[in-house]
Amino acid sequence: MTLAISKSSASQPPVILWFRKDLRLSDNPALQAALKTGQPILPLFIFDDQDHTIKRLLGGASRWWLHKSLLTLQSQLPNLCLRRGNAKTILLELIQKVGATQIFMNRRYGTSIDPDESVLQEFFQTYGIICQVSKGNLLSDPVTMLNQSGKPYQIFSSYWNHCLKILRPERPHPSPQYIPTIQETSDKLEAWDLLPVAPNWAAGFEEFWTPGERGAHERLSTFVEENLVGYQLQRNFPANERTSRLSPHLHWGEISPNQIWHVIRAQQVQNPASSQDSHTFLAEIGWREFAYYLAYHFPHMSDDPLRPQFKAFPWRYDPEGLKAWQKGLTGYPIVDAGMRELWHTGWMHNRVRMIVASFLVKHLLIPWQDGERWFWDTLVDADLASNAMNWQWAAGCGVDAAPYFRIFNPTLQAEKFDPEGAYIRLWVPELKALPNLYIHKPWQAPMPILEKAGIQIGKTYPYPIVDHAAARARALGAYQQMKIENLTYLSTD
DNA sequence: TGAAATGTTGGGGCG
DNA sequence: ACGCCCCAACATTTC
Repeated sequence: MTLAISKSSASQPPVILWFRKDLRLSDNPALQAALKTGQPILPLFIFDDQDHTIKRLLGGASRWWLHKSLLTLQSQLPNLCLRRGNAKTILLELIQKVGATQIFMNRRYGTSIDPDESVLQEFFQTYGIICQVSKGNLLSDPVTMLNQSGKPYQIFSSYWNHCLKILRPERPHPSPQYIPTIQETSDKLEAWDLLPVAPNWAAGFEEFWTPGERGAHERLSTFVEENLVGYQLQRNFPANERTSRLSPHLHWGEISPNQIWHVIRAQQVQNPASSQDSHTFLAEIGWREFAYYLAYHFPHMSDDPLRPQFKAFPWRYDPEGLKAWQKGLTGYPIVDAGMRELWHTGWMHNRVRMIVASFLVKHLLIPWQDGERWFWDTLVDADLASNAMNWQWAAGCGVDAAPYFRIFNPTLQAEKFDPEGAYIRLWVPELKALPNLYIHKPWQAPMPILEKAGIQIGKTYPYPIVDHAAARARALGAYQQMKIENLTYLSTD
């Protein structure tokens, strides 16, 4: 039987299925389209870490995830061909070698690592090769979604309300029963050196993550069964671990937003009590859509502030402050806990991301781009569009962003969202023995209490690197200065 | 998806 | 009993 298939396959030219940010077999429109040809498929993944004209090389944590995810995809598709180098060159070489007639892929909007699809389509057309581009990684189409004056939406709520009104996501495709593939020489995954060595900072990642399609769906089921009811409220408490943690799976397309949409919608019908929670959760999927939408309409979002006034913002150059923030040694327990969770797990709870981001840009006045780059390198869910949008949100220079004068008080935020200090004690164990009253502000603890808890401020745990009130005043001053410079610029222009 | 400063109000202590 | 003041508690404004 298998022999018969391979024989009949051999008589037909193959097509190439190019996996990129869609490392899944279910609900994969490019795969469906490739199957429809009836021709054998060469499944391909290209790792391009040489091309310096592309936007951004993969960060460290992303490389770890990619390695693990490709391993699982390879176990599903043993003929998955791995190649390293320039995408166009490799595709062209393979087309000529195996006599492929078409290339299938899913569109990736926004700032991307691979070359733009339309460029590829034009390029391969000159060789008589059809590039079929399917829509599979977003629910909405950034190109056509415009507001009433024909411009891109700049406010999330109006954008998402419009999406909710017009979106009718199709029922997701199940995994195909059988995929006729052909074998082609493949790199050894290990040869790509995607995993860190000396130091192996990803040593702890495995206990938190199961990259791959199956892991993604298990995560979704667990979330829906255990954490969807009460999500709206509970998601804010980092110690509760009640967020979905789907972000890295979504980033690599191990699960599609379409699949998530349908599971959550079904839940909404089945369990009306969770309706508001479902709505809130889907809005998070909406933020991801919005990020890609903005990245499409504002391609410089990852580098430049969306509000041009912020080009005049007096950021500080402070490598030591940046280092203290990166290492989780700022002296503010909630900030340090978040930064250490990030380092140990490749992920950080969303509420805490907002707090640490606010701290970097407002308390330290360090450019948001520095924070964005650190997240890019250390997050397993590092996503250029989401990362840039959210950092601009935190810095106050994005569209629909928090106004600059909204400055999180890290102590108050911690008291509000980690009242028992459980999150702090997990990630900043040197403060473990402090009573709740001081767990978020150890510098205020009386000496006997510190001694009893075995803490020496300045030795076993740092003094706050900035005083909150002073830092707040300084940030507001910087904002004023920016406004003045913009006025001056305008008047002399 | 703020926090701090400032304003207002009303209950209760107290001379 | 009355007016005065204090200050939570809440509301509004400002950053």
